Amino acid sequence: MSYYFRNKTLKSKKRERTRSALIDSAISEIAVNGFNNLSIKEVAQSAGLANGTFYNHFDTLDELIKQAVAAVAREIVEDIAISITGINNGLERMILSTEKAIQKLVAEPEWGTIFVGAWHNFPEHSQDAIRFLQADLRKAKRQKLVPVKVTRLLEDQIVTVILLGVATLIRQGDKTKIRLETHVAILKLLGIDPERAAELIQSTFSKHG
Amino acid sequence: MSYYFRNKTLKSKKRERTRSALIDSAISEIAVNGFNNLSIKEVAQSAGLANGTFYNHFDTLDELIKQAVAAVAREIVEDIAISITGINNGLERMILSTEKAIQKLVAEPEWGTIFVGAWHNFPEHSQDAIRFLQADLRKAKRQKLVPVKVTRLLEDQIVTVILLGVATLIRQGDKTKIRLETHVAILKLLGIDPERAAELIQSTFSKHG
Amino acid sequence: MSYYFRNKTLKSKKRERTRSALIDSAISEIAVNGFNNLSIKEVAQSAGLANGTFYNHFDTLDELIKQAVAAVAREIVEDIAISITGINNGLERMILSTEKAIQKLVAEPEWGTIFVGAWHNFPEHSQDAIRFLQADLRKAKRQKLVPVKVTRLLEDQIVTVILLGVATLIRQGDKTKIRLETHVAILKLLGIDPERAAELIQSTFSKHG
Amino acid sequence: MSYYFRNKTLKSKKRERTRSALIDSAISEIAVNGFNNLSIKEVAQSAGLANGTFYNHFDTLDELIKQAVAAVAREIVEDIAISITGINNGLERMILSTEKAIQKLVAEPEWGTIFVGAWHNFPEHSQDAIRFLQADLRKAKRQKLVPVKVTRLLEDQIVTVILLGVATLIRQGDKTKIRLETHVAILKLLGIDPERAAELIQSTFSKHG
DNA sequence: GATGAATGAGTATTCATTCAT
DNA sequence: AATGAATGAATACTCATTCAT
Repeated sequence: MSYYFRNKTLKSKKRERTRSALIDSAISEIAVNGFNNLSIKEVAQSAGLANGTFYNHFDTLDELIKQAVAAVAREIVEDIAISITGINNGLERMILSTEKAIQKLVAEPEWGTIFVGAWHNFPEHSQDAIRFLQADLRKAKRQKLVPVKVTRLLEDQIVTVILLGVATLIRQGDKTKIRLETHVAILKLLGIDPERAAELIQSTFSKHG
Repeated sequence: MSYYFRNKTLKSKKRERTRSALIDSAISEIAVNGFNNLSIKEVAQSAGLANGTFYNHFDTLDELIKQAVAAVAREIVEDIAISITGINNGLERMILSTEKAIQKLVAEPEWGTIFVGAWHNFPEHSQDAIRFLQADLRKAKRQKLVPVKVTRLLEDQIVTVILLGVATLIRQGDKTKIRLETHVAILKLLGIDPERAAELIQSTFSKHG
Repeated sequence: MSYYFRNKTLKSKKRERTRSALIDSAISEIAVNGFNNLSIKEVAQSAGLANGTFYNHFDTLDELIKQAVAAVAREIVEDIAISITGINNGLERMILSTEKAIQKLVAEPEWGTIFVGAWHNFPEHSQDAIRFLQADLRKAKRQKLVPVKVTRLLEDQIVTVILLGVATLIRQGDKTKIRLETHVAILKLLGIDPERAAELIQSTFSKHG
Repeated sequence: MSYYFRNKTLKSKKRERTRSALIDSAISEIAVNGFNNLSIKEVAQSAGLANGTFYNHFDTLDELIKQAVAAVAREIVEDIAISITGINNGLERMILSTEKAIQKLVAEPEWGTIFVGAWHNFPEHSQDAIRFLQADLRKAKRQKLVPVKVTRLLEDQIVTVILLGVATLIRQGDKTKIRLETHVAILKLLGIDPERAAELIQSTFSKHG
């Protein structure tokens, strides 16, 4: 069970700490039992709280789930923003952000699980999380690095490929091969030749870390 | 509400007809309310049966769902088999089967919805449905039509791209553009150049469509 | 605890018998604890049923209460109708119906309690029960037996005086004095002289009692 | 929402002011939602206080209700006492007190609603309020102005008739006709001829305002 | 086989009450 | 005194499951 948000608010007021405990707990429970076998009592208890306490902070489970997903997304986006600061090449930005997101979601598998699930079960909650992808794609397009037309469907194809990679990495353990295959798949979808894609990924990683 | 399986068993014994009614009903209810807001009473009632009757045919809801998904898969696979009989080219077979599957799932959106959902919620129920894809992919590989290595992850990437296409077509209405974009994406994932991919799809459809 | 409705439906189908048990039980529980300290579990248990059974018959407690009040009213009105058949004098009819109603409500004090309570807590549920009073009042008026104008407020005054009588008789035990005082009060409200009222009541009871 | 008691204690100590705020708030909430859909948190919040504050002043909701009813009764009784000072005729005193009480309860409908409700739901809380009626009735009896015997039941009949009048006036708006009809009903119950009653009421009002 | 009434465990929700601040 | 977060018992409601007809 991850104590990420609890630790982040150790110095805050009690109200905020309890709220974080509920979010941590929701993430863990969802990761274990899925979105639909979740109960308020369970979430509260696994956070070390009475069931009634839940209602001091959220009105419904969906509200909590939504805020949990949003909190995770915010953390990841923040991290990504830092990792691509100063890089100008759109494709490199996209490769590095994707890599960062995958790393985060696999390193905290509970985050990965909830994030993948949210995409399929509550698409409306996770739209925010793809904005950074869209931005870098447009930049790459303007820089003439993307030979194909970028449609909404293509963006969604890329996201599902990323999430499939995350799910696979969580299930099978972190394997470089799968990470690379995911990056290559994204570039293939963008119309880049597989071999060129592999080189691009290598060079990006050796340049930026 | 689709009466597909009910109609298919009109001449069968009562037991079989009741079973079909429950499967049709489950598919409809799932398409409307999702996999998780489903109740036995609801399924039975919408099939025109008493709740107790359910237990004469299935032990649990999951059992019914599994069999419903399997029944849908069986129908589609049957249809696909017919549509590619006599075709030898592995890629053409794959394009045509994919097209056939998409057509079916979009024409009966309830089937599409349940199928897409099953893939994410009950992965174990839908593995059967990708065997035909694997067979044709191997054939195409042997025929040297696929430049990249075919891994399990690649197969899954293709499936998610297909299901994303189906979901999009159901949501936005059937649009040729989205169907084509899905076929192109699959071929891109197989390492085929986008322009070459578009030609291949065109020629396949004009030959066999 | 009264088994009135249960006994009345001993020969009916199970569904009907269970419904009657819930109504009997509701009446008893309300008589003991009032309208507001009533719980579904309590009603069901005191009827010898599981809480879930309640929902096979009623949607809400209010629905059950309403139907219980209506059932009681129906029984009483039926009884009253029999007891005044063939009597033509409006005032005599009114005196006898009132007497009958009081007798019933006091003989089954649970009915009395729920009826008095319903008048104050759910006025909309008990309007039916005063129609017979209105009819006889109008008849008496046409027969020139009522010197004052009959308004809606006057009717309500009469009802509250009757219900006060019932409540008092239940609390203090059945006493002829209180019954007479109630009848006299009604006639006084109708503008009849107290002494004349007492005679009228006596003669009515000796004629038809 | 009435600020009656809050305003009355503006100059008092904080403890007293908070207490008044809770009483005002209870009266308003009861008038709106009835006696039974009342919660401590609701009362406290509508008084602009935290729920915990309630317990610094009252032990239970019933305690607060009782004191609220008593406070209202006290105000009214005080007013009545002033309005009949110096009048000797028992019947006139009774008519004027009744009139005063009705005026007050209708002018502050929240008071009227709570008062009528208290009579039926908490009879023990409102007994104080009828002492003034009893006193004047005895005086009138001694003065040979009341032809009938005055029993406890008769007193209760008078009270219910008054409260019915108040409830009707609140519901339908203040109408002279209903006020008069209520006074006449009381005098009829006391054995006074309806026409004589009407005159008596007129003369009392013209004499004493 | 089909029916549908009854069951009771499980879950959401409310709310009086406590208590640390 | 006042605050308001936390508590947990009480209650409403749902629903898979059983079983007599």
